[in-house]
Amino acid sequence: MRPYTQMKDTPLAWIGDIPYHWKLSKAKRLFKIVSGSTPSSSIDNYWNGDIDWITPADLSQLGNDYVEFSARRITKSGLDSCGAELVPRSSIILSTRAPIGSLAIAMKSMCTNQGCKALVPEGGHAVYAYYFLSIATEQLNLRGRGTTFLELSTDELKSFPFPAPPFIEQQKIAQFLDYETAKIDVLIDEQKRLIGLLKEKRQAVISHAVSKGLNPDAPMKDSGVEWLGEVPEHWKVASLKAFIRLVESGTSVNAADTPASEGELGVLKTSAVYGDELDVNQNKTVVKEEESRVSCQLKANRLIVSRMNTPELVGATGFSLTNPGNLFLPDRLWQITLENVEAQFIFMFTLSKSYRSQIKLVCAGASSSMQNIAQEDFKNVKVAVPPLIEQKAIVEEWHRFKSNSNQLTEQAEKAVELLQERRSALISAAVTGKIDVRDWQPPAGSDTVDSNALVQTERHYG
DNA sequence: TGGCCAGTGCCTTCAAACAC
DNA sequence: GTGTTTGAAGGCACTGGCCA
Repeated sequence: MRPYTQMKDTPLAWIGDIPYHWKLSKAKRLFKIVSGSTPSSSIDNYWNGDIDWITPADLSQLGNDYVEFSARRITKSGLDSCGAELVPRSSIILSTRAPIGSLAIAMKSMCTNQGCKALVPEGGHAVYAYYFLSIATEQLNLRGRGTTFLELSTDELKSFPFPAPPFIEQQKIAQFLDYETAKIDVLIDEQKRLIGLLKEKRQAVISHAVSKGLNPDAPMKDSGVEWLGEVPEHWKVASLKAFIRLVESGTSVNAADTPASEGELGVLKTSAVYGDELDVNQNKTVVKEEESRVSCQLKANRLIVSRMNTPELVGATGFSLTNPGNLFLPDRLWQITLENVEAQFIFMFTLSKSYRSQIKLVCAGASSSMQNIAQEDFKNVKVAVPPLIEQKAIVEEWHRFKSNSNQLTEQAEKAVELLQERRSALISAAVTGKIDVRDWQPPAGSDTVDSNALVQTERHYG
């Protein structure tokens, strides 16, 4: 897009120059600012009514630019009791507290709690303002106050600067950005879907490889274990204990919550085993006085298992390929030395669905959020194993697949990052007048955009 | 090894303090 | 008196220190 021919200075570096015919206005000149409130939680008939009551959590959970429903609703008497105000459709709902900056356009009349404020259009174009605020999150946060958490006061929001083109131009910018960002959003969604599919594929490939092997024509037999299903006829079903030579565990020591540098000792955090690779950067530096207490050094070619965590994470594993030399285990992680088996085949098995199903059955604990596995139960987990040569082939195939998968995932993540940067840059350029879109027309055959914000939101809703 | 419990981070809720 | 701001209190989901 071409630039405007005549520009003028603004005192705000983050907005920069604006077109000569634009004004640098304030939010209160374009919108009525409405604060929210909360009815008393102890009075039942204030709740479960038919009025949507938006909180910052509702906004941050949205996957789109529009809000229609809240997690909790209030009644008319609840609304009256706390003095909250209903705002009309097309108002912008902005979270102004913990966190500042999540926003969406209201799809219908609704109210908010005190963590949000609504901007009701009074001369400003809702969709244009939505795009402007979406690139102004950093500036909104800079104006927040408070020590426990930041809050943007009503006065700060009222005086928040707004580049204000003529209304018809705000409408054109909104129309242009709707069209262009929709195209970018499609590309971002495709890349995110690809990342999700790659993750699913990794899980499926592992589960298949450790239960069916590489030969699709191999004759199968019933494993006799519900969670393993059918396995190749020549595979053996055994308990993990058949392959465990040694289980070691570390010691709980005082440590600073920063990774150990060269010359320092570190203890692994339980979060080191959350991915499908051991993340040795997830460690804490052992304080000098405690260095003599560390007891179990991380060695190469060992299976690392979390013996205690939430139900989803208990039994999570990692595999140490190298010996970093200065890292030790805490009391929550086991270091398992395997024998008579390709160790990485067993690691692959612990990433499969059948392993997780078995762990789910044996984990226990007084607290539902903190579950343990007993060593004996872990050792009794059933696994199907092919001959050693086939184990090695499966592991090699897995490494080849993982390398390709990692490469594709990295490319897709990079693409998402670049597309998001491009989206922000385009919005920023359009709402601060760096590109002139007045003559832009939607390509023939594309959706036409109606001229007022209310109809615009309905178009999106449809 | 298993469990208790304090700490942490991120939030929501709510009422006292404050400003107008 | 009313509306706004502030921060304490608490919920939730972990995380980790410590001890029987």
